[in-house]
Amino acid sequence: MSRGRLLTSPPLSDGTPAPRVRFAPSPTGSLHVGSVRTALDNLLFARREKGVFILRIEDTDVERSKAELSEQILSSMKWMGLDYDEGPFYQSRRYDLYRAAAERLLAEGKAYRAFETPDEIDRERKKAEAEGRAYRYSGAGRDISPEESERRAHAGERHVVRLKMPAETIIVQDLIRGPVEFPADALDDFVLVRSDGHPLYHFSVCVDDTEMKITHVIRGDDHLANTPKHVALFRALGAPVPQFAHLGMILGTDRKKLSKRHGAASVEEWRDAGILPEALFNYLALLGWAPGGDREILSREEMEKEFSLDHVGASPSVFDPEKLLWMNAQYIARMPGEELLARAAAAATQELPPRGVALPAIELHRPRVRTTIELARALRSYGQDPQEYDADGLRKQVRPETPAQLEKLVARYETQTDWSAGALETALRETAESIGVGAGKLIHPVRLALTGVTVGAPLFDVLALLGKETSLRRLKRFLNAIAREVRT
RNA sequence: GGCCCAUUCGUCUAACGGUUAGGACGCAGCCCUCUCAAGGCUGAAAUACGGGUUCGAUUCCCGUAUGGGCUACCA
Repeated sequence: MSRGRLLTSPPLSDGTPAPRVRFAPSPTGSLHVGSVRTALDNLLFARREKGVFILRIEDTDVERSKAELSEQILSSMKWMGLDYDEGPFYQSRRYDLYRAAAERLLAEGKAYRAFETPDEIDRERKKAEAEGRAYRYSGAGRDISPEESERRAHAGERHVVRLKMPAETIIVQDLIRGPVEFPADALDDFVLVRSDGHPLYHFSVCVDDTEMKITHVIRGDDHLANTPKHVALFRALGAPVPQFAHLGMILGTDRKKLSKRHGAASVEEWRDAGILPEALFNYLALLGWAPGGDREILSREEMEKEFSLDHVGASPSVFDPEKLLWMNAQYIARMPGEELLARAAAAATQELPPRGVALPAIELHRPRVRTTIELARALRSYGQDPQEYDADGLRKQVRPETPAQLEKLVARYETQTDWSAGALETALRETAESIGVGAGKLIHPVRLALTGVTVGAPLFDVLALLGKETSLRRLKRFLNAIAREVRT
């Protein structure tokens, strides 16, 4: 997957350097669909612009990061086809970089040590809250002389490192939202390095983005308010400020950030629900981005060719499982039979019938299912006689005269040599006519007998596919069952 | 509370000053039909509100409302 580790990209033919973008999830468990959309927009942007897509795992939060959680993210990305060109890079293995950057900032006077304890800070914050004003760090650390600061640090006094925020309005140029202004007094001298030496998110992000020569930061809207901090940090680092693009959030139907409460919110869950990765990719790509021309179903190639941040909207969007299901059905309708069989087999919990049966059965059921789970279930019914019959179906389709009529049909089918759908239909219709009833009076009970339910694929195709022996066996079992029913 | 962002059918979105405000999901009806789907056709359904600017605002500006985000020694 990784195409090597070169950290500079070749220039485009017009001489401008190729864009470098990254997806930077924190390994907090399963991959959220909101994260996938961010990853996918980065990927599409990179492909469209002939750039480089980098994966970086943000695991600096030791309490919350575990190795297996990173593995899960990697496997979900692979399943989704989110192929990265460089990485994965783990922030937990890049501490030297952050340490060096912090020391440089300190030496250059762009950052300073602050010796307040968490308790002190907490008290300040509570006090500010009680007085109804916004808390801001006092800035006391700024007044400690460099010599004094060094001395206390070497003496082992616990401290954090804070950035000296410039006293100026910071304007973030957002590719999606335009210029966004943040007044200086809204920004604090925030913490770069914790007292235990761990770099904090904002710091490691900017150091890494600088070191990886990231040109475009495409991420969720929830980071917009953090961006002025990042701009200030890039400047302090003496690094070029990347371009920013903040995507609208993905929400649940209650317009709150999509989460577990709304049902499936991770790729694993949708995979387990029988959703194809191609369909999920397509659906998510269209959340926020609209290609021209009223198109909905787009191939990966089309998306990679046409994706543009110019056509990405700024507003949040509600995740609609119904439309995802529709889109999945569209992909099921178009996928080659062999391929679809493999997907259904992967989704199935029990063994599917042999491909000689499964392949034609797929063609019968593909327009009738929305997920590979449903498809697998439909296929299974060809290898296993119905264990029970739909109660409503029995009530509606089985009348006192039904057994006798079915006996006649069975007798006719016993002698049937041509077991093709056409011949079976002719035989059934002739039988119905000879009894003097409509064909439906036979068709519906027969479907119930063969499949256990009253809805499904065209009956004569099912009969033909099941074969003479199985069909007759199921019909006779059904006759026995309804005979028992009548007695009790 | 402060700062920031967003606001077109129920939902996803198109229309980047002039359209009968378009498409898709979902919903309803009709057609097709052995059922259920799929498919085809038709229909109901939106510019949050109030002010400006303009010959003309969905579109630009300002308020209000609503929703969301940020405001940690989390990411």
